[in-house]
Amino acid sequence: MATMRDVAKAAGVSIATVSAVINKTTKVSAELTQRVNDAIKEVGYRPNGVARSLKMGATPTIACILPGITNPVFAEMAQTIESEANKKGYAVFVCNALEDNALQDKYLQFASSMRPVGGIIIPAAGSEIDVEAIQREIGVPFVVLDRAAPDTKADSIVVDNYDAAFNAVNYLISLGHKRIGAIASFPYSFTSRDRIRGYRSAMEQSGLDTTGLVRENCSTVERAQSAVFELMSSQNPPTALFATFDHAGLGIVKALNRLDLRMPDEVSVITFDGGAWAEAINPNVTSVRQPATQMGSEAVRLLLERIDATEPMSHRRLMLPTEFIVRGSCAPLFS
Amino acid sequence: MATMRDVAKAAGVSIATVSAVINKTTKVSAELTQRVNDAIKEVGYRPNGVARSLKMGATPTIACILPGITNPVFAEMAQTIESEANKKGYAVFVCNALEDNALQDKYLQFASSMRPVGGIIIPAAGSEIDVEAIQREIGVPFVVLDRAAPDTKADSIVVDNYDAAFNAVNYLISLGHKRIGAIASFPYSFTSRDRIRGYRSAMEQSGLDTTGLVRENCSTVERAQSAVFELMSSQNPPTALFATFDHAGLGIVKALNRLDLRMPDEVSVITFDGGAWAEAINPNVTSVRQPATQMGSEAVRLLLERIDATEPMSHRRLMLPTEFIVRGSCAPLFS
DNA sequence: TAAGTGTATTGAAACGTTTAGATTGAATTT
DNA sequence: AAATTCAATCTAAACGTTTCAATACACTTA
Repeated sequence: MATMRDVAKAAGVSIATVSAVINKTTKVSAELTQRVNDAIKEVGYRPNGVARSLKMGATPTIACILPGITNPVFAEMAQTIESEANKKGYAVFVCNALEDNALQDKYLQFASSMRPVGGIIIPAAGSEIDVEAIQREIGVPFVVLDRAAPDTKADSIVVDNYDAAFNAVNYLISLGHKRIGAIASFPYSFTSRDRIRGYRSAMEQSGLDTTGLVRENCSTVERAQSAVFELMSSQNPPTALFATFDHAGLGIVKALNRLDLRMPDEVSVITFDGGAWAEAINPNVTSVRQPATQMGSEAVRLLLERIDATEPMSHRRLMLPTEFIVRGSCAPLFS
Repeated sequence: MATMRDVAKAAGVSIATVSAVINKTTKVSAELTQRVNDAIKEVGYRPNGVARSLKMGATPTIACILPGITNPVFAEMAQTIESEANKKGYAVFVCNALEDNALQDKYLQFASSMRPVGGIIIPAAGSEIDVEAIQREIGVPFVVLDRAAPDTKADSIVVDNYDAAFNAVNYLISLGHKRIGAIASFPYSFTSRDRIRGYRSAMEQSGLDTTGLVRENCSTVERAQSAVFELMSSQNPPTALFATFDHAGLGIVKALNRLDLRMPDEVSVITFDGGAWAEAINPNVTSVRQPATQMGSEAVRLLLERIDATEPMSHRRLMLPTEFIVRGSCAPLFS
């Protein structure tokens, strides 16, 4: 593959002049510029970003490590991070850790070895999240997005999951529901944990029992679905269901369909997220909407601010508001 | 940041020995191995992949350039590519070109400059797809996925879009429908083009008129939705709708909901793809399912085969079968 | 004991850039 | 005409690895 050396030879100039023409760093006469540009075409030169990065000590890239892109919230975040970073002249390296901590570590190492300017990470929920370990691995500024412990020792962006869940469940309670089931994903993820905490607080505060009503580890639509089958076939089935994330909501809807239970008449439903499907089905599903786009763009903003900062700055935590969208999937309980 | 030189100094050995310990390329005595490993910890050494890539002439990475990840089919492909490549020891660099050709070119250049071993690209549909230009930019073996011209001068993986659409529309015709609307996205994408061609063939073959019934450029749910509003409020509205991709199907469903038109009684619907929502709504939507996972893994396979090939091999084209899943969204037309 | 064999370790030259500082030579000043 | 200035160009030294070829050293073997 052609190098600057080849271009220089073909143009009859020095390697430094070629570099100057390509990067427009110093003035080069019109004639040499012409000759260099011709030579570039002639030899089919394509810059070697690897060499450039080595010399410069960094790659103009942001590493983005996330646990999956089938969750529409993560997909939206990734998409936003991508386009925001681009506006600022950075490429984005998306690594999909598939909720697997080992894979996440591998990616962390690999990403870090490519010397990006910074990272944005939505931690995998396979085990306890260790921000210090991440810091050690990645070695550059980074932002923890969405799944961040309250005392995260890094910039972080979250929503108030506890509060959002608390309010959503209270809404169901205010409609008269007493048996409310909850479908959640990984107990190690801070988001899931907080949402379940919010659910429990709301229930306990109203003196309602939750035994047997919480199903964790329902990380796929199928698992959520079978959890609903179990829940609804118990001797005292819930009259309302609360999904702590998108796939759980989808699982609930599909399960109720299969069980021929009508929503909201027979079962009321609230879901976190609620991607496209929540607005497609009839009735639309009442949801807790997360500001995924805003979270993504704020992540980029915080990261770049820190990278550009001349003096040390303390860790910042942004807690963005969720939106509770009442649609048609909840009905008052007469009993 | 600590380098091998620092490690070598701390361990009292040469740089070559450090490299040997790290890469296990040659035998190093137990004692030195120990000293080197201690030194690595001591100085906090993290390998510089950039330097390594420069020396090795390539980065153990596959560049994956696609037009978006909100389309569930693309998301699934990306996810599969990621995990398959990983199994083979490659990282994946996902670049989201957002259906923008200029951005795609930028990514192509950037990706290529990072010297990946190969690329997998789902071309943006913003304008005519030029595989030769892609080849020139990227300079390494690559596979064109999904949106590939019949005579693509590269390995390519597609489904028979024409045939799938033809059959789907014929199914509607066989149910007695005569006014069938089609909602499509970018006219420049080969997939959309072929699906519309299939639709037109089926219609023409049965002597049915298509004037005013085809809506292209409905690339978002919203646009698809308003196309349906227009279509259904025309003086002679269709009795069936055919969506050539996921978002169009979603737009149709939402629009019909809003218009209070019942599916399938008042309007029959078939959609390509049909992500989660198609199985969530009642009735489930009859769909043309693409083998996205298989397409992703085959893409990786073809790419790696070509990379590992010792002698030149001609371009291969895989055409994978689609699946026509009859669900409840189509009804016979009595009139 | 001298020569030969084999293994563990090292020195140094790349890989393809960027860039500080040196060099050149023409234009301007004295 | 010599000295000065200035812009355009070039030389060469990094950046942090990998790896070939060279070295050193301890064993065998004749």
